[in-house]
Amino acid sequence: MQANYNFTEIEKKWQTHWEKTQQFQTTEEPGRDKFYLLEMFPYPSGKLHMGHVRNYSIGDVIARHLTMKGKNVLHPMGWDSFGLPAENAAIKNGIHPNVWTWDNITEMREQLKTLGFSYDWEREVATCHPDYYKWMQWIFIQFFNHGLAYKKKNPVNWCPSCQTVLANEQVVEGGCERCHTPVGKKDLEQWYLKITDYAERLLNDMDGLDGWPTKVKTMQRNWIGKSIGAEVDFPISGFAETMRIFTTRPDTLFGVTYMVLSPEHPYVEKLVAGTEYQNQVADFRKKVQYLSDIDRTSTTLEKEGLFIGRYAVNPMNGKEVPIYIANYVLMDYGTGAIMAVPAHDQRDFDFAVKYEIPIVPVIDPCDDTIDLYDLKEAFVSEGKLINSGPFDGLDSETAIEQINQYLEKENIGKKTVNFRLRDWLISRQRYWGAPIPMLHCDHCGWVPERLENLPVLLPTDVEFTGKGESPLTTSKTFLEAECPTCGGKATREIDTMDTFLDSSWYFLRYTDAKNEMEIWDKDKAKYWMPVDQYIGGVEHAILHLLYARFFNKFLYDIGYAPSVEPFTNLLTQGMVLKDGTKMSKSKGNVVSPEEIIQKYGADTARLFILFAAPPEKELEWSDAGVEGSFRFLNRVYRLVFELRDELKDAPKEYTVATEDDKELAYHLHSAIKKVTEDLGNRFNFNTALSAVMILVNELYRYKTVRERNEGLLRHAVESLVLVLAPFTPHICEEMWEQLGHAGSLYKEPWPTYDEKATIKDEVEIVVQINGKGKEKIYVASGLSKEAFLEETLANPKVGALLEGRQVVKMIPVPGKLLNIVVK
RNA sequence: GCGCGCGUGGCGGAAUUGGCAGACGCACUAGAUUUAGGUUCUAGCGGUAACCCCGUGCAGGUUCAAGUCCUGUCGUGCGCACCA
Repeated sequence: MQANYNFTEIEKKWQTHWEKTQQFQTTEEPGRDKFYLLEMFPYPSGKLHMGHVRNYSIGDVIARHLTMKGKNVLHPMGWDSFGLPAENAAIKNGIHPNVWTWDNITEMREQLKTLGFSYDWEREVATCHPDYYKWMQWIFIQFFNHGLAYKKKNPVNWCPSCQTVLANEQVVEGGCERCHTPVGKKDLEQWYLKITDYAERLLNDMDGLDGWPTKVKTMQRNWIGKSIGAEVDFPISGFAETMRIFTTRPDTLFGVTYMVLSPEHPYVEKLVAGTEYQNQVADFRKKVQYLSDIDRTSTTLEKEGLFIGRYAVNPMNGKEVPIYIANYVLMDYGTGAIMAVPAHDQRDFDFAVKYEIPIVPVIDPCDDTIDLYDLKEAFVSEGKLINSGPFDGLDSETAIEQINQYLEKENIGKKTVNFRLRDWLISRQRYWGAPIPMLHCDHCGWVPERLENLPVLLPTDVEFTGKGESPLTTSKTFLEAECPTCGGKATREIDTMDTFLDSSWYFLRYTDAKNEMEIWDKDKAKYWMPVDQYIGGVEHAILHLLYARFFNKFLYDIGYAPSVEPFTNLLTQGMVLKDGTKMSKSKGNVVSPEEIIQKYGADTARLFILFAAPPEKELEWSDAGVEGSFRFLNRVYRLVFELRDELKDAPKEYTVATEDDKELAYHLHSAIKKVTEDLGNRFNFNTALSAVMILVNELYRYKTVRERNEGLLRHAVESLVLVLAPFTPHICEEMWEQLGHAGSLYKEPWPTYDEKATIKDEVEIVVQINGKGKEKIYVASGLSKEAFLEETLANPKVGALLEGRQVVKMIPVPGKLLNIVVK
């Protein structure tokens, strides 16, 4: 051991040791408590950033702590390695995506290793490896065989910059999730996964996810967007088909004064064909089509519409009402058509005022301040029904029930549940993804590739232009194939899968990552699943976490996933900021992990990140704070260096004798207790570390006292090294060795504490007068309420306080305070 | 507009159950060590000259006691948003 803390040497030494001894490789041990700890695997961009370091440092503390506590910990790592950046690099630099990606993986793996994370590298997966995407394709075929994958022509979100379609979830504020380019619409035939079949379960099963942040659950609930209402059919005068609408307010049916079709609604063309309205309607539709999604859905956009010369019949009262098309009705929600009740819906109200359509109130608010026949705005709450024939006088809730029954009895509608969630569009017109393992045959239609032919390999003879169709069309070898069903000529699907599919099941593959015969051994999956703790950025609250839950449920249904939900506990870590904003190249405020590791070592980097803020909060990077963490590690190192020779031979048994001993024992056991609780019950690493720092300060005090108790001191220093080990593993291994132990400290059990030692004989008590602290006194701890009151009153300081005052009440809180209420 | 968070010293943050507000760290100040700087060590560090007193965004309320609970309000961050 050198006198100076040589972190470079120490970290290299122990990383090599862990690798050589296969310290963190795990296998199933039935009967032993398992813990599956998972951090979101990274996209291999080539460079690790601070967000990664934070994510994985948090995970590593938990993994190492639980390992020391005797759990069988699964802690894997891998690569979400399909995706657009690789392809863009290929277009720009002429490097094949495969080469680019694997180079990056190699580089990032090395970086992760310099941070000393306790991964079982034997389980590493890369989604771009054929051994992985073979099973991705297998899952797709399972979806197809169960009727949950289908191809459909539909207007889809198109990112002109990425030259590909996007799922609804990947459109953020009308722009592409990745490049923020405004997204347009294109009519394309694409593959979809029927996630909507799982909407109800995805929603309901969240009730059991107590270990998830409310925020994430709320976001998913809103995204799924369940609304209960009714579908009602309105006959159209002079037209064979009826107009089906969805409403959440069947109680307002009698207040309908007009109807609206979405401009894209398939009926529109037929309804105006050959009429004087035909041209106007065509113009209007064109105008709406050119609007981007951002404008179309903006609340500030003026409502515009057009009467199309047709009338619908209200099935409740037989009244005819005009049919409009309008920009505020969207084709892809509900039925793409609405009934308009201007008196009780603000949007309809605005529209009715603009186009001078009658406003008929049917819900009485029972409020004198509202004049129902001269409304200034729509009354949108519930109330009592009026102008509603046989339903007059009912409150909204009862009316909804009775009207729904009436609708069903008369066969004009029924109670319906509607979801905001759309089916998941998974086709991508790009190269660097898993090929969709489907073939089209003129005789058999769309058929899946035979399982024994998987994987459908990505062809390598492909040109990258970044334009037009999927690059797979440029392959001479890929397109033509044999139909798996009839043996005739068939053509392969040229689109690849959205990379979010790859990351929707990797956590299951880790349980048996190298299996070539099946997707995973069910017994192995059963041993490890579900993931006990999942850690990652909140930006995945909807996309990844919803998709992964969907995949897991499907795989559960077909007997492959052992649990209904994949992730029991979820921790969403906060962002790493510098100067108050997210680190980014364009702002020039990026702090590179490599630099910090080189200057201070991985242990310092980890310590700073864990100490500066609680994990779920944002973390402001501070160079001075890093210095402080480095200083602390030096301080601990010096302490051990100075004491090691005498402590090596110190007795293992000891008795706490002097007041100084008691003080050290108190701090020792308090620190162990605090760290144990903060790591076990809640992940507050910052407060755990502050407890460790207090212990170090105490040890510096204790080593200067006249009568040192070597046995106690040894126990204290060794415990210090052990409780600090999950946070800063390398320096702790080194110190452990220097204290005379052979091998890794991760074979040591987690230190235990003596509750009695954490309680002082005498405790400080605050004496309050009317709730204000006046005196501090010491009394024995552990007293009953009565004895406590007696003791405190016997104290002369309290006596002095009572002098000349009229006591109304005494409130004793044993061990804490005495509040005396006086007049 | 709707939903969910968050507002505590110069800064990051602590106070887990309603019970001493400001743990721990950073920055700062003074002193010791050092030829000097750095390192290290010691002490101080919410406001106020000061004891009293005042202090957890603001205004109320409940309570013997409120950073913590309730009502309102302002600010801020995130999510969703013409969802019928």
